[in-house]
Amino acid sequence: MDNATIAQAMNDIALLLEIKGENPFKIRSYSNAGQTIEKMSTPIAVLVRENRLRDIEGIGDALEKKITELVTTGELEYLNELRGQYPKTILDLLKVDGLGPKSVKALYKALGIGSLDDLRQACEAGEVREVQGFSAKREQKILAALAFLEKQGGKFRLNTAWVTAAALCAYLVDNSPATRVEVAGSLRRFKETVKDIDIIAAADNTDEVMKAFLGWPEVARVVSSGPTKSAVVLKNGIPVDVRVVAPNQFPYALLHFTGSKEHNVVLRRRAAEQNLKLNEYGLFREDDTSLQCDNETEIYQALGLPFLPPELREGLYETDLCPPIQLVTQNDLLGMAHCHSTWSDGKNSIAEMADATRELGYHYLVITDHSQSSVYVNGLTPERVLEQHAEIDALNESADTGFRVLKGIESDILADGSLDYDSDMLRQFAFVIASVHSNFDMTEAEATKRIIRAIENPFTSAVGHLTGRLLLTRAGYTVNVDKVVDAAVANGVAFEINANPRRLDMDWRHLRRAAEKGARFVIGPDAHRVAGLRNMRYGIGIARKGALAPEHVLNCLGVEEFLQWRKGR
DNA sequence: GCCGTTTTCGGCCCGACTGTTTTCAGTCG
Repeated sequence: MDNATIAQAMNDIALLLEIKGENPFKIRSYSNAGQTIEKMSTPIAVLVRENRLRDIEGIGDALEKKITELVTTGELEYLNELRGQYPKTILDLLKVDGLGPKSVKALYKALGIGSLDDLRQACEAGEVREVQGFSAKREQKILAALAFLEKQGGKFRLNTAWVTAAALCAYLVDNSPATRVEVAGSLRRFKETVKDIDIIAAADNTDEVMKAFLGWPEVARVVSSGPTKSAVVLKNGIPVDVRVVAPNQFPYALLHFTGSKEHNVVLRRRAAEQNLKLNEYGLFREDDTSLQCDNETEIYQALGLPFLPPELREGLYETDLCPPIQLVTQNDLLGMAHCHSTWSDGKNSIAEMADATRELGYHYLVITDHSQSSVYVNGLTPERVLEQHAEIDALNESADTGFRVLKGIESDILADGSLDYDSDMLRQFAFVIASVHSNFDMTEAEATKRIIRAIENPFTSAVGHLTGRLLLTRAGYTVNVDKVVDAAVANGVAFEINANPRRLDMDWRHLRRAAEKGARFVIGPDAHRVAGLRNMRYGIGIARKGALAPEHVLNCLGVEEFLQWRKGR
């Protein structure tokens, strides 16, 4: 039994106990255990075998017994019993924004609502408003939240899909005669969410590749299977298509299945203008003889076009970017921005974050813990800021490698648009990321005004996660992006591209236009632990998708220029 | 349910907003 399954069981127990109305601290114990196990690299099954479960912080007597039972028997009586008390789908209701465990319980008791469908029908019938604690207004809010959920339904975050796709590619390389295996589709284009994974493989013996794919242990259900194309749904719910082609067809298949549809239309039209025909098998002359290209670049060349990186193939830039810009790459990034430490709600010390950042090849780290208003995440009081600065000074003095830790802060933007410290305090930071973390319920005009006021604060360096969205979960507030960008350009304030795969905010769709207006960006992993530093790859992907070059991205600057840029404020 | 420990039980990140149960529970971050 893998860690994900065990973690899921712990998390389900926590949620069911919440609906039951159990002791909140007991609930937290289960939920903490779930989160810990989810992130562990050591298989829990091994720890069970070696009798070492208790070594894990947060696992005591009771959890040790339950996890052992789950791992050894494959079942957990306690969980089964909890599940038996409610409909199978009741936990889905907790995904509805604004519905917590108490509301779910009330709706279940009063109306027997146990699924999203039940909930929608009851709202539409006007039954929900009659339940104690609900109202017509709240009913409308629930319907809106349901609509949002439905729209996002069946989609997966970029990181989930990438990790899964990488595992599958590695498996096929190791266990089939495929000579090339690559990710295609919207995942290759770095869309922030995807509905499936597309994989293209090249092999002379396609049957063997298909056999290997269908035999992958992560496959839950085969939807369709044939000699060149098979579709499955994985145990984690993600649908996967694999296509296998002859090696000489590979670049065409990769291009075709990377898409987007709009991009392919542009390419095929271009081919037609030259009396050529482009499809997933090749580029053909009128007499059906084919032009052989060995890679995508050669196909673009044959069409008289510059190579367009996959991230840009959305039907937006096909004619605009000529000559093509040099997109930002991982190698261009010198600074790690927007990181938390144990001073607020991070899990690693500043020194640990710094070591990890340096090992990843960066030259400096901007520590931006939470500000004082964010009490729930241990935000820094002015006194603690000074203590933290002393620690950073000491770290920088003891470091002999030239690596630097910079004193930043993620300051809350308060409801009126002011920042969370006075000027004397703000002056002491090398970088101030101003973010909204409260009062999300704003009209567009209010949100825009609030953020512009923060931008006009002379100590603001960048606006953090512009819309506050959580992908697949929460839409975030609406902002007039044009007005905010204009204000930021006028005041020399940058925008964060939050690289946390749950956010990827600001949205890539706005980046190019903002850059053309003169906006600058900082890619921030929003890391709360060392592992979170790896989020940078998603932020870089999004920056590329927004057609940004290194000159648009502040943390491509060396440390002195980075500091200088801020002083120019 | 876990932890630390004064080895038996109290503490466990806190505050703001929302809507309406008009005094606070529920939700969110």
